[in-house]
Amino acid sequence: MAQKPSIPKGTRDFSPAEVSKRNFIFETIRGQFQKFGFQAIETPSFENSETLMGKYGEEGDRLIFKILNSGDFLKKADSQALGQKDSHKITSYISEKALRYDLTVPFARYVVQHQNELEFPFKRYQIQPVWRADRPQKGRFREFFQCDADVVGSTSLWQEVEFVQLYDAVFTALGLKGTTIKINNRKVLSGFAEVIGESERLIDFTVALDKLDKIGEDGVKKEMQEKGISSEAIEKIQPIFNLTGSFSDKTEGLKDILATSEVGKKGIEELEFINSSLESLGLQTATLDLDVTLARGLNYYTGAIFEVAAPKEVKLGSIGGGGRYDDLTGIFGLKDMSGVGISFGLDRIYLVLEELNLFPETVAQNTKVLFINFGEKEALYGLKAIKKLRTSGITAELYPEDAKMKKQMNYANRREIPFVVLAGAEEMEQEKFTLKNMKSGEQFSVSVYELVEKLK
RNA sequence: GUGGUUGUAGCUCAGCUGGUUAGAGCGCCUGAUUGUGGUUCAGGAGGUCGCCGGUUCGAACCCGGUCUUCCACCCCA
Repeated sequence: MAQKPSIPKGTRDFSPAEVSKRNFIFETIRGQFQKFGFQAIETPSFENSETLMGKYGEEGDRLIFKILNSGDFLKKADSQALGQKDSHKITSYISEKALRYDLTVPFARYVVQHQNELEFPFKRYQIQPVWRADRPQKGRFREFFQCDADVVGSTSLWQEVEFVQLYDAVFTALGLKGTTIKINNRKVLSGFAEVIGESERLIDFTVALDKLDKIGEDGVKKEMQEKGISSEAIEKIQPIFNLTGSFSDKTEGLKDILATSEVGKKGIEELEFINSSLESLGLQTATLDLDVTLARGLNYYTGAIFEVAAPKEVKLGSIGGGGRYDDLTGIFGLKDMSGVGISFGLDRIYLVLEELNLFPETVAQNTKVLFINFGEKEALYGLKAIKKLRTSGITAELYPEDAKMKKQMNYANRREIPFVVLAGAEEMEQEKFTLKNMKSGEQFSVSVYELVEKLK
């Protein structure tokens, strides 16, 4: 071995066992998506840069992987920009495609592009990898899968109610109990900013507020101050730090705080509708919680904002997020098309299930029986039985070489194949097979028919 | 993108203030055992010490760069 090969930072190879577990999550999510009436679409892994750039805020642009143009791309680059080593400027000359950063923006593009073929409200789901040029950490990769479900073409709040139920259904089906579905509303956040007279600094305000659980109340206030929010304003929003109790306790508190804000009141109304509906419908294993500090993905969300936290004992960021965006398709030229959707972070859900030991043992599909190879004639004899087993839906295989028994048995052992068939001259003569249970060590002499029956 | 951290055999890790041929456990291969694995015993293979450069008589160890890992920030699934 000269130089060990490697894979890029933040990417991973998946072993057979890992793939089995990942597929278990995929299939569970897919199953629930379909039950809720979503239909799958797929979009290209890369888009035209202009489709993605500017949709995720400044920070987002930095994290988008750009694809270098083909051919002699430097020839066309602006020589002045090149001379100045202005990376930002040069990028537009040498790269016109980029890897997708999430599934929502490509979906919006898809809706606009195919608007005449779609039936609205259009419910789609999409399970594909996305890429971010982020610095990796635990549960943070540069290539990871998102599982999205979105509805466009309906402003009905029943959609939000459905999505909370969908979250609950998926995590319940995965056996992951005790998740918290945090909900907030952009209108409430706008209301806060309005009430304190800092509407122009809405984003700075909410970004700071979002860090409450991380840096504490004083930290939040300090950051707000640094961003230029006045002390009077900070004083005014003090009550939001004191919101506690049940969902309705919090909405009652919000009513006082946002009494003078029309947007704010609208936001509270929406939250109350969603909560009371869900109280009647009930959730299986998840808990719905109002978290007014939740502000993620603010860039295009206009109504509800969702985020799912794993059970408390697992230290990991969110395992899902989503919200309503009233005008995402507007940037691609289609007005008045409200959308709402949620996303599941497959890779993080994997880490959580692994940490809590929640993967069912049955996820790994393995060969059920290995035929020991004793030579050419015996192999053929074995393969005839294997053919029958496979027709009956049993995974069976023949060891390809007539290697030493020890080696073949060892192979079965290591691959955790539960049964082995020994069929040599003796068995062939009697038209039998020796079936051995690798765990108990028991052996039986059986006919082909009995072999199929026993292994079913 | 900013600051820090990590890298020694397939895996988990030792390796003293720089000093001869770099070690352990597990795993792997061979044999004891030529149609019976997981146990045991005996033997064996396997490392340009992440990479590049520097300091030194001498570098796994010190210095610089680079890549990678993990962590904090930023941001986020």
